[in-house]
Amino acid sequence: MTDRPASGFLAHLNERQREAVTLVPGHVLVLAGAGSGKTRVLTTRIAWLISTGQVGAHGVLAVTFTNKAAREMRTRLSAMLPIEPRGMWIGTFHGLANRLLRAHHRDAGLPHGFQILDSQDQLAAIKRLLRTAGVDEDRFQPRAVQHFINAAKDEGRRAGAVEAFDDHTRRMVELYAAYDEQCQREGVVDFAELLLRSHELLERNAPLREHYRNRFRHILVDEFQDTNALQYEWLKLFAGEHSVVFAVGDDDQSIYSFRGARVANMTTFEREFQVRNLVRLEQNYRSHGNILDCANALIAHNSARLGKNLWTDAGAGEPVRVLEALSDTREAQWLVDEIAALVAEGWMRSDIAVLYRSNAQSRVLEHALFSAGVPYRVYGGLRFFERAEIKHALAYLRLLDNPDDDGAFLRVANFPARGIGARTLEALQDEARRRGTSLHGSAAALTGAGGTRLAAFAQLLARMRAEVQGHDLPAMVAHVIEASGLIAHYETEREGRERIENLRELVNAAAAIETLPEDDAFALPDAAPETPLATFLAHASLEAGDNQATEGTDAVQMMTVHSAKGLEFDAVFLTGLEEGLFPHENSSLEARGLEEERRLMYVAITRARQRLYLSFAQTRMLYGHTRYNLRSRFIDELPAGLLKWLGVPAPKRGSAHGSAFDPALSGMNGHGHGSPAGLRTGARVPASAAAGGNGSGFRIGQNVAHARFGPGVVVALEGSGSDARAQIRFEQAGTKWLALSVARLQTL
DNA sequence: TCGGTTCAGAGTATT
DNA sequence: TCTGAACCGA
Repeated sequence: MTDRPASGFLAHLNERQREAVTLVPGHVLVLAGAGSGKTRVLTTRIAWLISTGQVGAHGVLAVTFTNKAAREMRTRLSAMLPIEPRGMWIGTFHGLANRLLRAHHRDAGLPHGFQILDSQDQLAAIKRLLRTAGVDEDRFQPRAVQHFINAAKDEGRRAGAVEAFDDHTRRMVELYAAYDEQCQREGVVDFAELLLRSHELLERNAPLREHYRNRFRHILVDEFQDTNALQYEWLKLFAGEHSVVFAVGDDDQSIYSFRGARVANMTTFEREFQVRNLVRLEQNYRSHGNILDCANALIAHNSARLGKNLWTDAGAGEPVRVLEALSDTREAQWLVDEIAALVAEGWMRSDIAVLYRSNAQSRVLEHALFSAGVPYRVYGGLRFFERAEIKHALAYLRLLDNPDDDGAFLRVANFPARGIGARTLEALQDEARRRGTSLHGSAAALTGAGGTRLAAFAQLLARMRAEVQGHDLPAMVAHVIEASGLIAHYETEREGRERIENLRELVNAAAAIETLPEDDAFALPDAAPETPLATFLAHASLEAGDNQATEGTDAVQMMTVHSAKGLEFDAVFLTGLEEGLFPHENSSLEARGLEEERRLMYVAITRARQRLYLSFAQTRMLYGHTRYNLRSRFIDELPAGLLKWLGVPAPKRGSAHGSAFDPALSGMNGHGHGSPAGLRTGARVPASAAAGGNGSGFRIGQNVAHARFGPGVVVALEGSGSDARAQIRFEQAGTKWLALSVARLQTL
């Protein structure tokens, strides 16, 4: 390329990466393996396009899934280019949809200051709907209704477009419609609505669509394998005749089908956009060779892949270490010891990750780390903007902007307590329904003591609104947390100190909000810029904030495999590698469930830079029962030569679990179990259980026959005595849990 | 309005 | 087994 600055950053790329970055013209699909420099390619592509004059910063649309990814893209971009990336359309699907809807709220049928419901708010809104509609919450559980609505929206369907062939679904559809009406009445939108509404906006409004199609000449999408049906359609609306779409993804890292992601979008994109340019990024800059070879060998067991093989020139490195523990507590103890040894060798705790399939597994690990005084940090859990006190403060702020927000009204009408009880609020809701107004709109209409208190609350809101006039955003927030009585309330609470600190922190968060530079979207007719308060409230909904515990200390990182995606660590402990846990037993009920579990395992393995540990336990306490699990089939899918078994002799184990598709189940029992003494730690099971049974005369891996289900093999055991149950994989009838005291099983 | 009891549910999660 | 939410009585 002729441009000097451009060749500057191209020099840092390998050949494939450079090819991807500079491909022009035409749409591009980049198959970016784990650790192959995907973000670098995306950002360099943008920088290259701009610096070579092929597009203005203004003509770029770059979409990610998480705020973190969007931020990273911005940061890297501003390091490469002398431009201000804040004004660029780089953001999450939801963030950009929000921006579009703010700019064209009237065309989209939304009020000027429409507010965004996060999942919590949405669930509360649904509960409220079910109650006012007198719906039986046992037959229509709020969570199920929420899921139904979101799934439909993610498919791009309004209530009218959802097919219902049974009464239950028909009722769901009615609730969906009623929910949308309620949201519309209250001027609020949920996450899925942001996308659906902006999709409808562009679909119906041809001039607007053309405007954006002309504007965005280059559309770049990160994590393409995670897009759902609606997001894909959304992108298609933006992609005009002159737009070039640059999609980056990895089908092998698709682990979110349970929330609507469609890997198939990658091949659909290839077909519909007639993609001629498919680039594979296979050189990995993260992990040592043995780790990559394990990952490659594992994922090769999946079918229907686009195909990819990671390689590195970093050398083979160490073997992958494998530990078989007698129990989950033993596994945890080993983990503590091993981490101590690593730290003694000079490894940073913060470069060590402990991964598990499901959150429930973290407890026993945490307990061990805590007892040993090892600093650790657990990812997940409540995030800043999800905290109750913050939600309360935000509810007051929302009411300043839009008093008709009934969700916010109900949240704080009696918080702090001001004598507005449930009965008063019910009466108010009835009155509001009769008069067809919001709760706030009918507050003055109620008589009696409740009415007086409601009027006082309405006055409080009015006073706060008047008092914050002319103040900047942080001052507004500071005023509201005091005037609402929140601070005073928490001062009287024993555990209120931290909450008060959080409320004060909210003022800082408000101060840190950047108002976007004026965008030309707002120069369009009918476009209105956001107020700082609206911007802040949207930010609070769209970005839940940090969910990690205190930073700064050198702590071991603990998280689920899902949350580890996109991260990397020097050493990774992958724990609980047992059948039923990982792959999770529920996954066997899903179409392609096992393959998704395998991809998850692939993601987990590829997090490790230098050292990878795999561990599993023979017995594990789960939901109050001791379970006996087979080791995960995924361990057996790794090349034996790359594994180094710790502590116990090398395994001599047949295909004891095989798979439903593998009829070659022999009578071989599982791996050799250790001595019964090992069970003393955790078990209230008879000692005989240690031999691999649970005192019931059955062993894992044993071949059995059932009168109705036919022949099968024992895959797991739990409980003892009359409680004893066995999970059996039948050759014909699938996998079932059977109570051994009931089921007449024949041993073979 | 609090505090105790009861009951269901316990997979992965971003916005 | 353990947790969180919902519910009831003082």
